[in-house]
Amino acid sequence: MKDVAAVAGVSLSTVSRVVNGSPPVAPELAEKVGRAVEMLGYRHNHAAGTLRRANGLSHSLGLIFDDVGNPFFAAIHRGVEEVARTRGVVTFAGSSDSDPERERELTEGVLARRVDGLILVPTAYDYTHLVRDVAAGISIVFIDRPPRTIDADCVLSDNRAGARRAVEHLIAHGHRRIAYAGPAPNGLFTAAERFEGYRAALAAAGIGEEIVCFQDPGTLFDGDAPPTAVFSAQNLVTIDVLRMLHERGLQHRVAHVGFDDILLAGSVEPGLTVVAQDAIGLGRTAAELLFSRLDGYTGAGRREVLKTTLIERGSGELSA
Amino acid sequence: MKDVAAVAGVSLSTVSRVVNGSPPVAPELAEKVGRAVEMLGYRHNHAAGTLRRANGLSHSLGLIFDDVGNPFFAAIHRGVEEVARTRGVVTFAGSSDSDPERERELTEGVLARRVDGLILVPTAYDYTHLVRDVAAGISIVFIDRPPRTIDADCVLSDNRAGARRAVEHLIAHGHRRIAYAGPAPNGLFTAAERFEGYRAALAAAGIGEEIVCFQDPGTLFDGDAPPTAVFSAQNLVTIDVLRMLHERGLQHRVAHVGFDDILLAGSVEPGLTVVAQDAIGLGRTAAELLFSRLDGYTGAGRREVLKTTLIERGSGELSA
DNA sequence: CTGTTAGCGCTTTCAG
DNA sequence: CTGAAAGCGCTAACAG
Repeated sequence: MKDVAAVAGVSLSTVSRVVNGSPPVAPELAEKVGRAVEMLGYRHNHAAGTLRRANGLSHSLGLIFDDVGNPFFAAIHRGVEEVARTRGVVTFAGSSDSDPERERELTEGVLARRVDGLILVPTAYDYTHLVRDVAAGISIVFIDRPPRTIDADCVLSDNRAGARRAVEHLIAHGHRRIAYAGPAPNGLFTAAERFEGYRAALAAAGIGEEIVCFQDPGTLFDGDAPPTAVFSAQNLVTIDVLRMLHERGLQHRVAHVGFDDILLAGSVEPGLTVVAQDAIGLGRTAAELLFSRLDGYTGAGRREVLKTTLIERGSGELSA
Repeated sequence: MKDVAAVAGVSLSTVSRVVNGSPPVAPELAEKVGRAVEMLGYRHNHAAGTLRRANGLSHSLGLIFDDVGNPFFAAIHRGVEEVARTRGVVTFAGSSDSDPERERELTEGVLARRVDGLILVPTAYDYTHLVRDVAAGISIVFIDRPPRTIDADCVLSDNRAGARRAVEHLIAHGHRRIAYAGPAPNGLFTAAERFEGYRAALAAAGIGEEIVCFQDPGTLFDGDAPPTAVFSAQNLVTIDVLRMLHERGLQHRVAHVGFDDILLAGSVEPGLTVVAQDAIGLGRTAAELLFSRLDGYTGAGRREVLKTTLIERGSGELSA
């Protein structure tokens, strides 16, 4: 930058002003600077500016997911980027692999790079270590799962209502023996919510019998009073159920609704009915919450809950 | 950091040494510093260090994809992260949306944040603007598509061999009327390569008739001598073909092999035979190439080509 | 509208 | 082994 100033025959401040587009600068000088920049191949060091700038903003965000390679989180990433892009903000992204220690390393890593905010899919229980960062002005929003031990913004899917809707759909098609296949509802927020939705739908319909399977869904059909419908509460479980149904030739006899949409869900036979989450919307909303804090909002943690959508494709409309 | 030094009763240099784990420091002092850090909630500013550090490394990388939300790129991201993680390097990621201008904005954005290297899925034709950055010491590796107008490392899938293998597989099952469904082979590197693989397989088998469809695959079966097998050269096209085959009830009569694996490919009926790319491996290899430059390699651009794998699931083994 | 100057938080010689 | 001092590239008063 010193060199640019020398070549253009102006001062550092002028170069800085031109580079940052600060208004009061004579067009002729601006152009001289521009030529010098071009000639020298000057690359602005935004990081150095952050050090000195009044507000200290780095115009970067840190995203911590379970796994950046998982399509669901990738879609969230995309949503965040869409709004970050409009503000010239770039995003770090990393995977905690559901390991609290790894999650902490990662957050400290991006915090050390002075991100302006953090969007995080929580894996750990304890986030008290972040309160000092919040106090120091960095914004945090939790996504997919609510925060624990810290007051912060968060954005969730309506897991319970979505699961309930799925099961009600099955009931509306005459089913009474409806199985839940999915992760055990201990620990993981989304699993617990979806299981509650399942139970609530049954209870509201006066169905006393819960058929739950937290393990291999194949066992569901080993007994002598098998279910006539299955609600699978999670992506990978849905795939397992689907494969199992096909292997046993039950795909046209046993109704099935899955939580979360999947590519190809419309190409299986029958088409797979799902309750879809708006992953991109989750990301967008999280980014908006975060930027509203950067823009000055300082109130208590807000909670946004996004609706899910039932997509009928055939498997959920099989009657009992 | 000044405060930490004051509280611990040592100099800034000592705090710096402790924080960075530089060897020669007395254990007692180190502990005093540690306590002060804890007490004050001190957060190291790695960005400021980068400014002053001898090698100027930021321990961050920039990844530019077509779309961070696309599962294929997400998997690449994951692969990069796996190796970056072992070195304490974090990753920026952004989407060019196949727009050269947007791609350029993004690369300049991360370059201004002083990343140590760039991994990029090229969208533009001209990368001469990056030669000065390479000269200035930043490492660039291209992925999925080779670089143009610049000498740089790159890592690709063997698109041509993979496509050829797919079509040979179809030929081995007795097919002679084999259609290509996919993007037109102009412009996009991967499309051109896959199309060449298709043609090469036919030529090697002495099959003169090419049946190509760059648009709606439905039209393939409107004529009076329809193909008995289809090779679909790309993810979304594969889904279209699959759906079309099911709609017309042809899924057990027309053989089908797709390029790129898809979740649920094992759950359709018949299972979808695919040629799978190793997306995570692509990412890993790119990161290794990049780090080898950071570690001192200064030779010419290298080209790594990763093999694809044929996964038989039924649809590709239907005979003519 | 432009230049001068101080200093962001850190690492690194160089002396002790 | 530890401290003092210089300065990375930049922005922000402030004075002209």
